[in-house]
Amino acid sequence: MADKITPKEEDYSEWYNDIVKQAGMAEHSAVKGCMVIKPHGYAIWEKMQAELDRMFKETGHVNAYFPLFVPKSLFEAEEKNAEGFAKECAVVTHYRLKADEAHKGKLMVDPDAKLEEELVVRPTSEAIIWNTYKNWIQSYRDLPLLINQWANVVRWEMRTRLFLRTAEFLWQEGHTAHASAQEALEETRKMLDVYADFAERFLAIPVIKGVKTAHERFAGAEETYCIEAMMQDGKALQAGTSHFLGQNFAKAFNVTFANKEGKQEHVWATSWGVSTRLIGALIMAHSDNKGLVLPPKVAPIQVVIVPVYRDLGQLETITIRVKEIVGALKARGIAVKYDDRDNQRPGWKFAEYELQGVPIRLAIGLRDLENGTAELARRDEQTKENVPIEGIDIRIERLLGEMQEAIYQKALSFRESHIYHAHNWNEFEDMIANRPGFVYAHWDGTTATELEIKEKTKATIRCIPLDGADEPGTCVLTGKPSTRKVLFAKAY
RNA sequence: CGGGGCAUAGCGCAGUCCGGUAGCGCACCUGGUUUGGGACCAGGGGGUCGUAGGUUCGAAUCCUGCUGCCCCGACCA
Repeated sequence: MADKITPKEEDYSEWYNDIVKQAGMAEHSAVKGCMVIKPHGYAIWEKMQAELDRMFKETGHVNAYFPLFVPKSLFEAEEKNAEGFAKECAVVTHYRLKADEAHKGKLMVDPDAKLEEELVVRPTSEAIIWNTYKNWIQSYRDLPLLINQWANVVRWEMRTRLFLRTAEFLWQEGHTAHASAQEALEETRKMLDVYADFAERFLAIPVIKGVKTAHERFAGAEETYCIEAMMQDGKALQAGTSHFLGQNFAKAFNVTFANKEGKQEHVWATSWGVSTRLIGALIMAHSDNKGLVLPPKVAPIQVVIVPVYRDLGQLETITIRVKEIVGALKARGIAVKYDDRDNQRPGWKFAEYELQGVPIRLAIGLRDLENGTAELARRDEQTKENVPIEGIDIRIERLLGEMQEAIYQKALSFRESHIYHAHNWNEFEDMIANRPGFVYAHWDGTTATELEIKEKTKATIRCIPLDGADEPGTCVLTGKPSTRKVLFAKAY
């Protein structure tokens, strides 16, 4: 029982898989590359959704829903975007099955039910959305148009990993239209800030904001912004992207508006998204060898109370007191669960809730009732203390806040201690090969150099950090001049 | 798309080399003792061994085809 989870020092990848499975977050399905998100995993997603949705609405966005299918002719309208996704599109070609005469009880695709035009299962929704927006936008008075959708998308990946990369995944995609490039750029940056704020404040994952290189840019975008997070194995994980699409989609779908002077102009666009991949980020940023560690803000259950008793009479006595505590915690908006199941013993429950990452556990027995105390265990630091029941709701509320901050600080100091600066090629190669983490280095700005570095070291440019200061130097590979360091790492 | 692995009870596995009618741990059900870190004892239920065919008196086991999933690489959020 003690060995449910492979230690991360032994095999990081197995450790990750074990956490996902043992914490009951997701499992592989009968469909290749697709996962079943189980209740505990989905509850975490719902917490993320609720907070993001609130943040989107606070910044003026509204939700809508667009179709799963995109007619091929629409999909290919914006050429760069279409080309970028072409290799991983699922395509619907028929709309009917029929009995297979040759194999009793089996079905076959009805060759007479071939679609006149194939339907692409959306890998992203720009095409169908811009085709719709053109009917919604006539005048500058219709702008900005600020819409988000919560949806599933399909990208036919060769190699998949639960949450990190699956053929189908859940996400949100914001699609906005603006009257000027300036305004669209501001929106792009604003949503990047929303994501960074969400990642740091809510998920307790420190991120680096930056711009993608031309090579890593979203197909069809003029500029792609991103937030990059460091996982506990030192690898980078892109946690969110925000794109300035220029007028590319407006031109492809002929979306124009009359400006104040009555002249027709193409609108300026943005799109931005985060996905269930964030659940993978959450796991890899904070968890330990005992299971999931959840920052209190994302935890579906923040406090679990486990009664310790000898017989049902004692349980009843304890329950009366616990109900008061539950009431007091709920009154403070704390998500609390009282686990009075009689078919599992306390030790079993302790282990189970640690696996699931519940931030605080209270154990209460008769001994505690006599002393007016409870045993309080915090998941992140695995510490236990006896605390007075009197005022425990206040204590817990404060502790949840402290834990949120502590988890963030821990991730931050891990990241800071795994960031290096390479001054020459030997140093760079050595760091990438032998030190898990991020490496800042000068780059000459060309895709050729970027690809050569990737070829040689497997490291890619995660981003050109926004907060980096200009600092003239020479490219770590070619020695050509560079104005600023960029961020290299091996990535998920 | 290449290379490897796996498919036997809800889960994890043994049995396959050497054919004889299926077993272990966990979970589940019943009863009892237990309960402050994954309890114990006794009894019990559950499997057309991925699928189709072949060899054989007899196939989880040998042969052939098929399917699915996982892992490692190339490609990607």
